[in-house]
Amino acid sequence: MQTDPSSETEYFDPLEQLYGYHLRRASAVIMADLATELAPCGLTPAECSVLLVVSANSGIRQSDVGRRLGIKRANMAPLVTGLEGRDLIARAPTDGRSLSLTLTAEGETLARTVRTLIAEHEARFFGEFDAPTRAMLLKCLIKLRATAEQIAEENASS
Amino acid sequence: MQTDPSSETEYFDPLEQLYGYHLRRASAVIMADLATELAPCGLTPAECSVLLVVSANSGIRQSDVGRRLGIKRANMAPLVTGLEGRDLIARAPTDGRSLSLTLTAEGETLARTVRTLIAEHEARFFGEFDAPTRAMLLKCLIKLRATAEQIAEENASS
DNA sequence: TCTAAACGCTATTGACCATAACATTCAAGA
DNA sequence: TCTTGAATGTTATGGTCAATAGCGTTTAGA
Repeated sequence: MQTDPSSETEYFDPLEQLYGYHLRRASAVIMADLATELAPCGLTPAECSVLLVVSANSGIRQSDVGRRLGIKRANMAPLVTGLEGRDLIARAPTDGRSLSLTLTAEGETLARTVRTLIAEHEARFFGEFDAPTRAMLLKCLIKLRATAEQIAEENASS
Repeated sequence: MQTDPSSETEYFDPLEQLYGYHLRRASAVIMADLATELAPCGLTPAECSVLLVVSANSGIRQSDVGRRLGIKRANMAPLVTGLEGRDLIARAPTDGRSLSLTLTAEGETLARTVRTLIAEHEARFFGEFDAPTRAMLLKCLIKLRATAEQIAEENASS
């Protein structure tokens, strides 16, 4: 993030035609906005995503949350520990090796706050597009992720 | 990045309807692919972007590169130092306070390699979309960044 | 039963962004 | 001319997030 104070000289931007670059920049700046919106709640975007998934699926296993969000086990552990330390989430062993996650009352309250906060955030950025545009955008993003994950899988197997 | 081995139970995903979340995931996974593509060159995506901008605008000032790429001065310094240390870039004072950046011969060679590499990367992900879809996608991403930067500016002034 | 997989955890690393503070240099107005 | 403010580069530091390696435990299947 950085204001763009009319640079003196005109330069050619070789990245202007790269879709991936624009995707990266757009994502970065929108995530930055979300992060500042979430800061008063004491949540990072990653923590927030865990909170919402657990709120919608009480009792879900920690490993399943990680799979859903694309967060590896090794990174889920300290993340959930942090939420537990703030009494937002409760861990209960189900399996002997799996942990079942549930929100505390405080966590559920925060989840409600966060949901309206995110709804506003989304409206602010994507509300200006009409429905067909939004639909096409969503379709593109989902397809991009699918092909990327497919490629990553191929690379992993090789 | 993480393979998605058919999670046992069906869970509801509250993030499925969030455009910002899909944007984030798509960006992350595509950037990860780019990073692995760039790794053999010994470049990170950020370093690569600097290399390309300097290649296309020989003699551009370091601060202008940062503005163009949305990289702050404080983060440009070690980045360019690293490229200079690998003899890819050369710094020359122009102003007494400004630095003029130029690619070395080696840097220019690497830039050529990187350009074809990125062209393949882009084709792999965005080549499947037809032209109108690509155009709309690009337009959306640019608009998203514009509104986000406008909002960030408002927040900064308050 | 034995072996492989899954799960959770720790430690560590790397990439990237952000802020604060500092010194230098330039520019512009009093 | 002098002074003030802005611009530039730099260092130090911390935060977020992803990734890998490795460990011990537990479960399930051959």
